[in-house]
Formats: sequence, C-alpha cells, structure tokens
Amino acid sequence: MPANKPKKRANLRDVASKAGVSVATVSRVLNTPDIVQKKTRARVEHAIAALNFHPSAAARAINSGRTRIIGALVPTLDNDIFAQTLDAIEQRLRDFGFSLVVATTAEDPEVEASRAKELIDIGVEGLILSGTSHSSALVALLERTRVQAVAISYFDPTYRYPTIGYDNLDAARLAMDHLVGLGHRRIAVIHSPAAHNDRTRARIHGATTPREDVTTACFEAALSVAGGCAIVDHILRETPLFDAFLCTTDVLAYGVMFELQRRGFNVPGDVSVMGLHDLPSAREMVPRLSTVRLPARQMGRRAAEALAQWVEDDVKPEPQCFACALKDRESTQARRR
Amino acid sequence: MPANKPKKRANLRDVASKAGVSVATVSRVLNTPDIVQKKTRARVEHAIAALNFHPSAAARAINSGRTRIIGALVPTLDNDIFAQTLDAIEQRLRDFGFSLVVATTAEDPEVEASRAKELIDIGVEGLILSGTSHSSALVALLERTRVQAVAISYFDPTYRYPTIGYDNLDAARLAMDHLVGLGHRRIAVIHSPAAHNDRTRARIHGATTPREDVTTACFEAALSVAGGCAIVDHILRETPLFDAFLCTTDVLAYGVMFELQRRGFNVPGDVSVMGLHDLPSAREMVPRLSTVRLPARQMGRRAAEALAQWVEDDVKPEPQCFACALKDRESTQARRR
DNA sequence: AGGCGAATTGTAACTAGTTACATAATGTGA
DNA sequence: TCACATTATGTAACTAGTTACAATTCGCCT
Repeated sequence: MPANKPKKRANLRDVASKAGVSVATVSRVLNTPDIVQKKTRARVEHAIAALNFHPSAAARAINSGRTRIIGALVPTLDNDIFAQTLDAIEQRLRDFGFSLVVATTAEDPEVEASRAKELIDIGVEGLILSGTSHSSALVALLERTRVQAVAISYFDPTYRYPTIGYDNLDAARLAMDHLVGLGHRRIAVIHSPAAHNDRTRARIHGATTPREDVTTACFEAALSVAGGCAIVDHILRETPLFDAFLCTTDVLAYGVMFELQRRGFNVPGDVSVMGLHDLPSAREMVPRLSTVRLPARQMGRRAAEALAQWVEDDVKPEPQCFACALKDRESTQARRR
Repeated sequence: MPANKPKKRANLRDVASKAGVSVATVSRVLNTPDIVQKKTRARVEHAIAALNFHPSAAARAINSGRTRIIGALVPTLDNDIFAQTLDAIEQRLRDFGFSLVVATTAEDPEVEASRAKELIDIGVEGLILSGTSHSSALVALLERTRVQAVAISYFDPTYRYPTIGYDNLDAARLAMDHLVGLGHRRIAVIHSPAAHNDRTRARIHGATTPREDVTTACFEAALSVAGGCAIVDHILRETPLFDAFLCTTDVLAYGVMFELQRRGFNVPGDVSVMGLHDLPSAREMVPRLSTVRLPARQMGRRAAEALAQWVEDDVKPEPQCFACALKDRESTQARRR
C-alpha cells in the first residue's frame, strides 16, 4: 500500500503555502483580519477552509502565556449542594472569557492537592477552592506556581487566600436562635462528616454555643438524604424525641423530615426541623422547610468575577462576606406547652 | 527605580543554564529521570526548585498534540439531574488521565454550538453531548475539527455519533404501563419544555402512545420542583383531578407530589404520582416515589471511558443502551373503585 | 515622472517544550 | 592497554503559533 496521507492536522505554515502568503499574513487573518487586504484575506480564508485548518490552542497559549482556564475544586458533584454555585461560576466566568474545569476532591485534602496539581499541569490560571481546610502541599504548590486562588463557602479575612463566602457559624447560630426563640430546649444537631471540613465545623460550633437551659446533642450523618433518614432511625432507637432537629445542611434536613414523617411524627406539630442552605426545593416541600438561606449563586458569581479580574488585571480581590437570611417557613413552630 | 527583575516564570532553558546542563537533560529529568545520572539529576532538581520552575502545559501540548481534556455540554448545572452523571464522568475520565471541562447550553442548540466552539478552541480532544438535538453548525464544527463526540441520555444506534444512554420512550412507557396496570385511566403527563429536547419528546411520546380506555393530557412545566408545584396549581384550577400524574422527570414529580399533598390530597390514596429518573432522594421521600430508574452513573462511567478510549486508541465506541427499571414504591397504588 | 507616506506583506526571531542524532565519558574484557 | 559496548549528555531541529521589524507596493501630490 502506498504511503497514505498522514492526514496530519494542517498548521499555519500549510495554510500560508497553500494560499501563497507568509505565515504572518495568515496569523493576521486570524487575529486582525481588517488590516489584511480583502483579496488576500479571501485567499487565505479559502485555504483555511480547504485545509480544514483550526489553530492550535496550545501554540497560542505558549505565546500569550494564557490559557483562560479556571479550575474549581469541589468535594463532590454528587448532590446539588454545589450545583447552583457551580452554575453561577461557570456562567460568570464565561462573561470574562474563561472556561471552567471541575475536579472533585472527595473532601480529602490529599486528594485535593493532587487534583490541584493536575489542574495546574493542564494550565489553569486560577483556582476556586472550597473552604479553608487545605493541605500544606496545596499551599506550597500554589505558592510555587503563583496560581491565584480564592476560597468560597467560608469567610475568614485573615486567610491567606481571599475568601468569598458567608459566615457558617453565624448561619447556624441564626438557625439555633430561631429554634430557641420558639421555645425548643432539647435540640439535636445533625451534621455531615466534620473531618477536614471547616464549614461543617463552624456550623456545628454555631449550633452548639452554650445557651442557658438549652441542651444540644450532635449526630454525624452521611451527607445525603438517605443519611438524614438513617440518623433519625438511629436516634429514635436510643433517645426520646428531641424538641427540634437542626441540620447543618438542607440535604440532611430533607432526610430527617421525611423519616420523621414516615414514622408518623407531625412536623412541626411534634417536632421542628430546620435546614441550612435553602436549596431550591426547600420552599416547595410539605411542610415548607424553615432554613437559613446561603447566597450560593451570588457567591459563585462574585468568586468567578473576582478571580477572573485577579488573573486578568492582577487586582487581588478583597475577602467578601455575604449575608445569610433566616427563612422561617412551615417546618418549625413554637414548642407545645 | 532600577529595573526590577521581570520575575518572569522560569523556563527550561533557565533551569538548564542554572544547573550547567543542556535543555535535553532537564527535559529528561522531567520525563525519564532514571536515565539521568543521580548527581546530574540532583543538580537539575535543585535548580528547578531554586527557580521555582514548573513546566508549561501549553508547550507540552504543542509537542504531543495532546491536551488530555474532555468537554461536556450539559443543559444546566442548576438542578441535580446531571449531577450524578457528571460526577461519574469526571471520576472515570480521571482514571484515563483526562480532565473535564464543563459548559452549559441552556438547552439552546445555538448556544451549544458556540460553547462547543469555545471548548474546541481551548483544545478539548473529545466532547460529551446531551441527546441528539444539535444544530447543524455543531455538526459541521465537529466534522471540521475531527473532534470526537458521544451523546448521552439518549439511545439511537443510527445517530452520527455514538449514543450511550437509555431508551427514553421505553422508560416513559414503562411508567405508563405501571399506572395503567394499576387501573388508572385519566392520566396527566407533566413534562419539561420539549423544544430542542429529544429526550423529553421521546418521553412524552412513550407516555402518550394511545391505549384503549386511557386518556392522557400533557402539561408543560418549568424544569424545577417549583415548576411541578405550579403546574398542579394550574391544573386544579381548570380540571377535575386526574387518576394519576406521570412526570417525565423526578424533579417535576417532587413538585407535583408536594403540591398535591399541600392541597390535602392523599398520594397515593387519592391520586398516584410517578416520576422518571430515580434521583437519590426519590426513595427517601414520603411517600417513597415510584419512578423509573435511569442508569445515570453507569451511563456517565461508560460514556467517559468510551470517549477516552476513542480519543486514546482511536476505537470508535459502539452505541450502548442501558436498561431502565421500574421502581414501584409508595406513590402509586391501584385506582380506588 | 519622482517623491512621500500609508497600507500591506514578508522575514526571521521569538514563545517553551520534546526528541533524533551525535558525541563524550565510563566500564569491561581480552 | 586497547577495543568495544554502555551509559550519559549535548546540539540542534523540530512542534505551531505570534510579532518586531524590514521590505514592498500603492496611491496621490507636485
């Protein structure tokens, strides 16, 4: 068989020789078409089409030193806790001409560091991290590569990277204030695994700040609706019913509420349930879930634009704390006398 | 002020001269360290550390012609319909050494085509599409650039790109069979916007295939839990209660069920509700949602590995259809006589 | 017709790596 | 101690673009 054409992708030189012009002219047609004479341009464009030419992003990146890619490291894509934030990030990054690469960390700092390394290896110009619990390897890596990073879902103005988030402790306290204000005294705090998760720890902290006459008991559940169901099952096996359940995330609150209802308890008649996040369905369920609204979309938007501007114009963003808001709905009510 | 150091990122040449070796040696230390003498290697590594050197991904890509990036185009990240699939894709791609770039299309083929263009411009080696409704611009683009693509969430072995999904029509029919088998005769089909969405249309089609004695009425709702609530509100305003609601996605079923319950209807006592997807919380809610399980994770895994192998070894994957399974739970029951 | 300046286009040197091939250094056996 | 094979390293030419600068072309005015 005769050597069949290697069918290699055409490059700029191929186009230039086909069109009978120099590489510079082709490059101009690509980048500043208006400074090229119409006739020449047409010839080049014809050659481009004929050769099926597509410029190589890598070669461009090598010259500009820019990839216009931002990476986001999130614990998991498996539930919708990050959905709205990621959606907002992706859309806002686009406004600035950046693309988003996503990697999941499974809530493990070592995994996170290695994912970060991979992202940097593919050339991301900035990273969006979740929270502030990161391995020293990650910090060293960012230091070394001078890749910019912002941390979301947490607020700590003293942190080495700008944090763009909300006050988790305060959000939980807001929820607890509400429950205590309704007269509840024995409150179960249901939280997701707290290891390596400063956001969860802050929420637990906010929920368990000692208060007169109030007793709290913490229970760790798997971060899923099923996890919320399971922990209720566990609790009811061991303990008399609490006055109220404070869940550090809506996902758990869903499970808790479902399981309580399944067992015949009336929410909020027999027991109040609070969530934290205000996922889209929280206000649609029955009863509508009382929760603390986290500014997920706002935060995503702001983090995206802050990072984009940092990368683009080298203006380090200020840390920013968005307010959380109590959403008093139907899953909580005053304690029965 | 004296010319401050440009602080440019060090490159391979800098490292070479600092270590007193050639660029080839530095490259070897990076890629095949074992063929470099220990002493030399140590010297180079020291220089690398001293200069804070990190190889440029772009320069590597230019040589290998590889970026090891795969792009995924999904309608939205806003709800959790794609969460599990994306999670599975991301994880499986990692096994093959690929990263995932995500872009959202807002269910609009024109937007999709332009996002695809952007992804290809940043150098993705393959694309994961949702369904088979795509603009001719997108098809032409893929043709031109010879970027491989697989389509998920749909099965059509005749489609120009390999489809790795499930039979939407059949899934809906499965649900309808179940409802009809339970004796329901007046059935409302609640679906998300069908424009440009072959998956939704196939489901509607499957749900509305004429059957003796059965009447169906279709209602389009916004794709959200709130959309499901709103459509129930609308329906109850106009029409006597249906025997059953068949929702073409669990997200809508959640809303439908919540709103029915809120209005005092007993599900499934007064009316049955079926979903389609089997999202993680479907089996946890009260009553547990009867639905048809879509193989979201499996499909994501398979799509990722199929595309990875296609890109890597040039073996075009076979279309693949995963089975859907009826999940008969508590939100459906036989029609009251 | 010659000169000037603006508009186009071309040449070649960059960007930051990889790698084929050549060369140098070392080790081993006769 | 020489021959030969290994092993280690260097040189320079690649990859695919961008761009500073030089050269050419063209129109227009005198």
